[in-house]
Amino acid sequence: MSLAHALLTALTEHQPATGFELARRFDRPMGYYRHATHQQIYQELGQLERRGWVSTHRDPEDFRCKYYRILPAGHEELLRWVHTPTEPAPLRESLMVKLRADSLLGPFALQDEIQQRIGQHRQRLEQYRLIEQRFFAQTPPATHQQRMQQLILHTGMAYEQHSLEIFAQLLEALQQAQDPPAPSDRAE
Amino acid sequence: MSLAHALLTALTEHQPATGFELARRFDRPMGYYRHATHQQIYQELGQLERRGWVSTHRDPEDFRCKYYRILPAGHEELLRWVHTPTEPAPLRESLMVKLRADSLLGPFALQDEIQQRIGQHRQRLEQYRLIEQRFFAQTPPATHQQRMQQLILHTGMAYEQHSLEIFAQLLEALQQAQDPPAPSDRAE
DNA sequence: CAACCCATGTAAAAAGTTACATGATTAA
DNA sequence: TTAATCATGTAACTTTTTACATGGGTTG
Repeated sequence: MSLAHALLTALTEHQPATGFELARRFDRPMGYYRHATHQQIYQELGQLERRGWVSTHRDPEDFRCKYYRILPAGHEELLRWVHTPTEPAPLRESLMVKLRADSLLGPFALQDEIQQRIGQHRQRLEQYRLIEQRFFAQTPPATHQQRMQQLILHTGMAYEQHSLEIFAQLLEALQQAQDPPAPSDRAE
Repeated sequence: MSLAHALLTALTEHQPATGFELARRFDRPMGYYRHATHQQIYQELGQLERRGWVSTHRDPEDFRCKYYRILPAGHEELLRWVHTPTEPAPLRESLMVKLRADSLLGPFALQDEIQQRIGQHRQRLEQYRLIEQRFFAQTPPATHQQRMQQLILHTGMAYEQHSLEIFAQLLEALQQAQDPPAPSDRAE
């Protein structure tokens, strides 16, 4: 149940927060590493409360809002989890399965889908670059928190950069395989 | 429902197959890109049968075994799926969440867990290298199938190689951040 | 004959997705 | 006053995980 710990982390980052605020954050910056929908988040916040890891209170000015705060037990649980090694999430790359299908039944035109992936990674990389400019261009990181935030950002950027390279290579190889450049002369 | 298509691909690769055989393959070579347990596979094979995508028959010699074969409808469905772009599976990297927690509450000793990841990627890469030696060392790929298989292998190797680099960089940065080399002289 | 691998499954629970519902506030 | 955004939720369904159950065959 790793969403619980991601939520505790998000709450540690900014407290108190409403389910809606958290959902927004899990749609973007936190969601880059751990996605969740608002439905899931409301459910999970309910569980966190039942376990005594967070407390809630309604805003007396705006009864719609319900604010969540971490309790000491939640803090301890987060620390416990951080120090417990977790298994990496198993890969699930449908494109690889499609490549296997291509090897058996193809050739198919998978280039479009690969191009899509390339576009997505390029976009994400661009977003990271903007974030870095906004937060670290003028002032180099001074505190532990800032250094770590920049490290996380750099790691994300490295991931996108590498993904980009992998798909670009794949695309090139596919293109070459499907336009075999005059296979008559194989001496050169 | 992408497990269905992964199963159809696996069956296309080697037919007929029992649930057990498929489970073994989803534990390793196919499982590198799309993991599944035997329980899931038996369930899903049942659904494939109900949908008319595969047929089954019992081995008259060994009544334990139940063999699955693709039907034309299953073949068509696989082709349809391959040509339909699928969304990439959202990332789910608990280590990144832990880094965020570290930025707020740390520093923690996350090096061990990162080392573990490095070890896992190194091992996977080694397995890929062995596979390549066994299948492509002597005879360079000649058919489309063989070229594609090698391409898949190379893509997998690139992924492991890049992951290795990302985690190695992360480890180094963490080590530097936590052994700050005499921060007294900040002019150089 | 005990331990292990082969082989197939069921059941329950947890996690995740999709669809639906509701009502308040704000901006056009 | 209509549409969009804020905000919280429920319900149904699918997918995944975990636990349990069974029985034949093989090997030490």
